Amino acid sequence: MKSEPDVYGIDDLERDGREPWDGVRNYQARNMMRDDMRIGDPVFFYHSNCKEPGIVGIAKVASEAYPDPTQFDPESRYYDPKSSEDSPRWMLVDVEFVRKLKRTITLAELRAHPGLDGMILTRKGNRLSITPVEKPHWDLILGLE
DNA sequence: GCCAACGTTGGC
DNA sequence: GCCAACGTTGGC
Repeated sequence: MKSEPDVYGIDDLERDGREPWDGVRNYQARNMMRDDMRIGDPVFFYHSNCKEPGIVGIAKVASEAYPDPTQFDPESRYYDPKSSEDSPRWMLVDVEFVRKLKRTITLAELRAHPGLDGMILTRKGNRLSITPVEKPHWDLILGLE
């Protein structure tokens, strides 16, 4: 799961312990939270749009999917006037801090590793903020720490 | 700051 | 349903 460190980084999650993953406004990413995530699933926390993009920590899914409250709040930058409480358009899950990695495993490093070919995250032009990680890739990446 | 790679919107 | 125009993401 990607987040911009200037907006909400791994240090913020460590401080808060747990956080609703709000603001996702992409259908594919929403569908993954709604349909594919289960409580307890492990998550890589990825810093995007920063000096050194890469994986910085581990979190876990801490709730079932439920409607993102920011879509109903006109004051929120994530407000969606086309959504309604009756049929909410955007869902989220809560995410819980597990630990920081000892070091950042950079995107450049992930890209350069031959064993990680096929990862959606490292595909050129990938903009999805939530992507699945295959178990072998997960283990390989943790081995790089 | 640039720009590639999308996703969304809306006219037709 | 097509597609041009536009907006956004995010690496570099």
